[in-house]
Amino acid sequence: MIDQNIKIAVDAIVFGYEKGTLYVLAVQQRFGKLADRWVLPGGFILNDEPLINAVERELREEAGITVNYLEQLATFGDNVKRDERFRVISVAYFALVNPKNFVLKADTDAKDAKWFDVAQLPVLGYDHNEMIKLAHQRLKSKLTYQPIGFDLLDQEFLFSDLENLYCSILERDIDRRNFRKKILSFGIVTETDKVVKIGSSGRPGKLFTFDKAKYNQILKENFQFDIRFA
Amino acid sequence: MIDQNIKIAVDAIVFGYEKGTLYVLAVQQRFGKLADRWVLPGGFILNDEPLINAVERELREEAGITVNYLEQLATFGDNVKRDERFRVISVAYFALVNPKNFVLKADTDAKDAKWFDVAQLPVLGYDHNEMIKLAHQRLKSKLTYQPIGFDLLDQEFLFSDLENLYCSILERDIDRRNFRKKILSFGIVTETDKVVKIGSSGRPGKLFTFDKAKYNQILKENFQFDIRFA
DNA sequence: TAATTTTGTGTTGTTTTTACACAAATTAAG
DNA sequence: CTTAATTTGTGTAAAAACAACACAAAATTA
Repeated sequence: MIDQNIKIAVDAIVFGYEKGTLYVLAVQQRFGKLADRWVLPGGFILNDEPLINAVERELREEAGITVNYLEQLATFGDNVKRDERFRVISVAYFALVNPKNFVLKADTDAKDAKWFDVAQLPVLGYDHNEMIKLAHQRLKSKLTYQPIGFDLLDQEFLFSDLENLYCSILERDIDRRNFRKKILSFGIVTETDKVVKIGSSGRPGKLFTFDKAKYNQILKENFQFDIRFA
Repeated sequence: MIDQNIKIAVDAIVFGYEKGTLYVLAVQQRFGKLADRWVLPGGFILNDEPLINAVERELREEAGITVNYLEQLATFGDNVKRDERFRVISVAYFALVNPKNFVLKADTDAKDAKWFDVAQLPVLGYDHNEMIKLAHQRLKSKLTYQPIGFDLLDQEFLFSDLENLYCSILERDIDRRNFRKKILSFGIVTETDKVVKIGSSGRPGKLFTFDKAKYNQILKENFQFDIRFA
């Protein structure tokens, strides 16, 4: 039998978006050498637990949330000292959630759970800043070729919400007219008949929804989502 | 201390290309229950060995090759029975090599090493066919937005070689004139003054090389490689 | 009532993409 | 040696996509 003494963990980089700011979820460690340090939600997997289940479990336990979108990001196992106690290889997952849908609730290993502005992150434990950096890149590039932005928004949203999400995450200006034209041309965003005025002044706008069924359908017909702007 | 009893392995999906055919490297297992079965090169990692080193070591040991391009693909750990002996989580790597550069040489755990036509793969051990499928998709999509095709070709190649590589891997026709125009417009492929006639008849062609330094340089200037054709 | 804010909409010039055909250099066959 | 076959090499025109740009409508606030 192989003499291997390595532990396996999962970690999740969960992004949330609200009013022009991109957040990432972190939890405050309750136990161990890094007690009180902020780290990504995650932990060791159980012997008979699929990786993906482990991530979902940790997110439920440590922060009380269920994400909208979840995919494997990368496995961190080149730095054999990334955990100073013993060797741990971590499979990092990338997730999206609408923060409004949950009240964070820390439990088990986590003393607290909090949203951090991605632009003003503290130093987290382990190599978790590195993980977030990679996830952030993934988010930016994926936003342009897969309609995952909707997983960060309310089910019904104003066109300006979508627009602002793209602007702030991609960190560039987008022409409102061209953006709207492009998105609508895909036929995966439908206009509801609801009209709302958000907070302050200005003309009320119509609410829109993302038609996921339609998206899945046209995917089969070789549709390619693609938002790229100068 | 955590009671975790899971082993970690790496596996490599190594693609090779020759004369219009895409190959994947497999090795014949020497030991164990799956003795004689063809599987992907790979194996358990050592306690203090970075993942990437493990892959390179296994490729050296089991097949005698060093690849041109290597990147992490995905980690397979949702199916807890993917290895029937005990739970093994495998980190799969995606690699490219020019088969002409090496004579395959099986050793250690491998009884034999061979190139298999990707279009006519036998059933391999474990979940390795699934891994290949995923890697194949990655190859196809990556070919369109990163100049990795060159890692499958000789250092000096005919334009038609590059063209045929794209045609055969992407499984579609490409207009020769438009393809050449597009590639040359990037300025990362340079014409040598060598002229060769390959094998049979026809007008001799000039040899070209991929200018990696130039590519890396213009990458910094926000260059985006992109080959997409109807 | 006027000023401010936000939504909603079309056109035009520029660039990129697509579609397409014939001459030049060589080998093979008659 | 002449003709046929094969492969390389090249340009243009029509169509589609993209980029740039401004003003009216509906509401709130002053």
